[in-house]
This record gives sequence, C-alpha cells and structure tokens, in this order.
Amino acid sequence: MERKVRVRFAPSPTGALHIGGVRTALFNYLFARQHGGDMLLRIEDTDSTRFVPGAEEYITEALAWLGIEIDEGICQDAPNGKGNHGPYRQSERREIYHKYVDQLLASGNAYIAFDTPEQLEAKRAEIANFQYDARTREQMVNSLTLSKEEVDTRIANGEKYVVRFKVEPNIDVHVHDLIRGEVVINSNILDDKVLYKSADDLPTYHLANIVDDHLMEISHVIRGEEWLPSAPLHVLLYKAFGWEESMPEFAHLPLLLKPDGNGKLSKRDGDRLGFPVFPLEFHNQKDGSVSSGYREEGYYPEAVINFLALLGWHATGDQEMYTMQELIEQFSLERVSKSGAKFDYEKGKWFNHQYLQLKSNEELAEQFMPYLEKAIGDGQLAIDKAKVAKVIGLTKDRVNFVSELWEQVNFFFVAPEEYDEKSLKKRWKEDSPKHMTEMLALLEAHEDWSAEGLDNLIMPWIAEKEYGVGIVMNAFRICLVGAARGPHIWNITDVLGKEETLRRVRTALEKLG
RNA sequence: GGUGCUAUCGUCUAGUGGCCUAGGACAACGGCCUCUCACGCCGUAAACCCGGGUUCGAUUCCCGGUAGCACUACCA
Repeated sequence: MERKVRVRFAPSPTGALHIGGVRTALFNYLFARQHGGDMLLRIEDTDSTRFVPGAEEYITEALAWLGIEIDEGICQDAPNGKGNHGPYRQSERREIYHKYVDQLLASGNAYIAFDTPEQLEAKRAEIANFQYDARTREQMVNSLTLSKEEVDTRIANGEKYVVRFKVEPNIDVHVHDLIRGEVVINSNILDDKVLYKSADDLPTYHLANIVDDHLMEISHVIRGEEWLPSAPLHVLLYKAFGWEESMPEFAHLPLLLKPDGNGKLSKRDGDRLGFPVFPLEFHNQKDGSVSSGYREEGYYPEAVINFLALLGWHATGDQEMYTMQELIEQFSLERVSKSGAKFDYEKGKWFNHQYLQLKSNEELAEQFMPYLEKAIGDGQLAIDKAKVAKVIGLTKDRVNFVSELWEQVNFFFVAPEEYDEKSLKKRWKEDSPKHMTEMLALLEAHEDWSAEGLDNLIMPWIAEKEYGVGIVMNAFRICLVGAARGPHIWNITDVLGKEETLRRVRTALEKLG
C-alpha cells in the first residue's frame, strides 16, 4: 500500500494520438503529480502490421506541447527512453517476453497452439459463438491434444504457432476498480487469449502489458473503459505469474463519445462535424492523409487541458477554469464519472476564448504577426508592433482564436475598398453625404485629435444641428471601417490618426456620393 | 447472440435520504449597455429513463425493465 505511485501511458504508434488518449494521458499525469509519483511513457508496438512511421514522435511532441511531462520512458528529450526499467519500446523487449512466456508454459498456465487462421475461421463458421476455451481446446490442434514429440517436430519444422493462456473455467474473477468498485466476471466467458505469436516473435498486448507493468513497477493502471472487459484476464495473468501481491490498482475511465448520435468519438466525426480529434496536425506517412490538430487550429494547450479535464471529471464546486497546477491539486479518481462523455466542441472554443483573454496584448501581437504579414503582404513597411498590440487590446474580447483577429482589425491597417451592403442599406442614409461633408470640414479645422477632443467637437455639433447621433456616427463608421462594426469610434480615429481618417472620409464621399 | 459498464437540463456536470420549488458552465432565447458589431452583465426556457421495493421521507439505497455504450481478433 505504501509503494510509490508509478503510472504509465502506453499508446500504440498506429497513427496520431486520439484526443481520448490525450485525456487518458492527462489523468495519469495528474494522478502521478498529485502523489509525487512517476509518469512513464511506454510504446506498445507489438503489432508490427499496424505500425505508422512518425507516430511515436507525434505522441511525444503532442504531450510536450500540452505540458504533460514524462518522467521515465520515451519522451521528446529522450527518444530512446530514460530511466532504469527500459527498454520502453515493446518491440525491443523480445527476450524479456520469451522468458515469461516460457514461465507460463512451464507452469502449465499456457500452451502452444498450431491452429491456422483458416482452421479457426472454419471452427467459427461451424460452431455458433465459438470460443477457444476449456470447452473447445480439446478439439483443437495444440500441445494439449498433440504428443510432445509431435509438438517438437512441428516447431522444429518451422511451423507457425501461438501460445495461448489456459484459462481455468468457472471461477469468479474479481477486479477492483477505483472508479467502478468491484467488478466480478466468470472466467467461462473468457477465451484462451493468444499471448505470443511465433510468426513475428512478439507477444500480444495482454502479455506484454502485464509483464511490463510488473517489471516497471506500475502501481496504478489508469486506462480507457474499453479495457474493462479484459481486466479479468489481466488479473488472471498476474495470478498465473505469482504477482498478485504487487498487482496494480485499476481505474477504467469513461469513454469520449460522439457529439451527436451514439458511439465512441472517432476521427471521422471530427471530419464530419468540422473539429480536430487530434492534438497536433498529423501527416500520415502511410496514406498521405492530413488530419487537423488543436494546435494548428489555434488552441492554447492550457485550454485543451482544461477542456479535457472536465470531460469525465469534476470537482465538488462550480469552478470551470483550472490551471494544470490546480488540476494536480484537486484531481481524484473517485470523482471521475462512470458514464461516457459526449464531446462538446463548442465548450472547447469557449475555453480558448477565456485563455486568450488572459494573454497580454504584446503576447497576442507576437502570435498574430504571421497572420498579419500574410494578410498585408511583404511589400508593406515594417509593421509597428505597438500599434498591433494596441488594436488587439481593442478587439481581443470578440475572438476565440488569434486567427480570427485579422477580420476584427483589418481596417486599422487597410482602408476599406468596398462597403458592406447591409450596413450601407441600414446606416448610410440620404443625408449621410451631407453630414460627412460637414463633419469633414469640422475635422479638418480641428487640432485636438484626442477622444475627448473629438467627442467635444462632434457631439455638440450633432446636437445643435439635430442630426441624431446614430445616423451621423454610423455613417462616419462606414467611412472608416467599411461596415457597421468594430470598437468605439474614437478608438478607431485615434489609431488611424487625423490624416488617414480624413482621407477615408473623402474616399467614401467619392465612392458613395 | 453473450458478458460487462452506465443512466440528472440539448451538452459537460453538482448532488451521496430531508438543505432540491434540483445548483453551475457551454449552447439557445430575451433584456441591459451602446454610434455599430461584438464582449460583458442580467434574466428566461430546459433534466432526476420507467416500474416496483426499503423508509416517516427517495434524484440519492435495493430489485426488475428499458436504453446507451464497450468488449467479444494471432489489434491495441
């Protein structure tokens, strides 16, 4: 009970890291940090056929971006793993698994099977709901039905075989789950799982997972709910190895579900509904496809973390915004929900909005520069960063992403060439040219360009002439902005300056008459 | 089909037998602010899956039903 908390995130390098996987990693991380324990990253690449180049680098890069730090195993600053429980890639642990497969074989907890995929297929077709288990293994081609000589001969001849776990029938297997409590399953529903395959000399997930968790001294296995059905098998494996005493605690996390309809959230849902399901953009080297990522969509890692943390976990109170540090302090497995959580992308945007407001104008200006340079082209003179920061300060509360800033600030940098039809229809009246002509004269003769100065000039004039503030100011706004939108008008004139402001009014008078 | 898990507003959730005429957040809607569009603020609508039981009293405990999800590979 007193042992050190050690948790692991153990993805397969079969593609981009799914957002659900990210949340699993996050919960592991929070738990580890809270208990002063270790967070390990192990690569489960025992399926050679599904390996995708670049996937591993993608995973470590994604975790690093999100601020999920790895203490041991594979990570960005140690691509081949750090720590003294390595190697941390299962494909590099063949010899280790051999030893444990042999142990199970020797103790009679496993046996060798020669059934070919075709033979298994035939069996399944022949017997409805066929399961390779205590009731059927006697009918199959394996070391239980073959003589030792026959088995040796077949192996010597290079015949491909697998090692299967010999599940003892009809015993109730208890799995203690930190989130769900006691789960009891009868071993009769379990099949004799393949633990090792000679074809590629690699174990399957189940064997590698248990051996590694044991050897790496994992104290808590926190993983997705899809693993709950095989948890009894894992418990049986621990028992077969004689590792019951040091068996880790289990916690099965609720799944992330589709925003609409039913089912597990998948990559297709993201494509269909228009949101990323991956932390970073992923370029699949196998099929050439590109999938969008949260980072490239303009999300801040802290927003993604906050959003994800609240999908399946919630503290007692009404707090919505959490820093990583607060999450570490407040997280608890007991407060993880038992039911699946539908993925609500809209809330993710809201979180990003919140975090964007927290950034300084200077910081946002820095982030916005690439967009700005792209929008106004290289031909322009050096961009005044102080001005960029200033206009961002005026507009940031209306955007969720830095990428949305340009459409809010464009008129500060480029004079309107066209005028929004809707705005014109509603705000550019018959008298507007007359109003603007008069106003232009007033402004030309006016020296004090401060907001107060202009306000003190224009407002009394409007009042005196009984023009109506709305009609005049909106026409003026259309001249400067090109539409009926934007921040307070004196903030706009302030940034534009007298010369540019007057120029825009003249242009508008020419174009709109 | 089998096994398991789950079940509060459209969504994420608070709630652990009386504090609940069920709270917060996102989204929706309305209002205020205002020269505009937003933001912000205020407000409205919106839920305890169904049926039994236990109890003085059930959203909360138990059982059954129903529904959803997951698993059921020589994939993880």
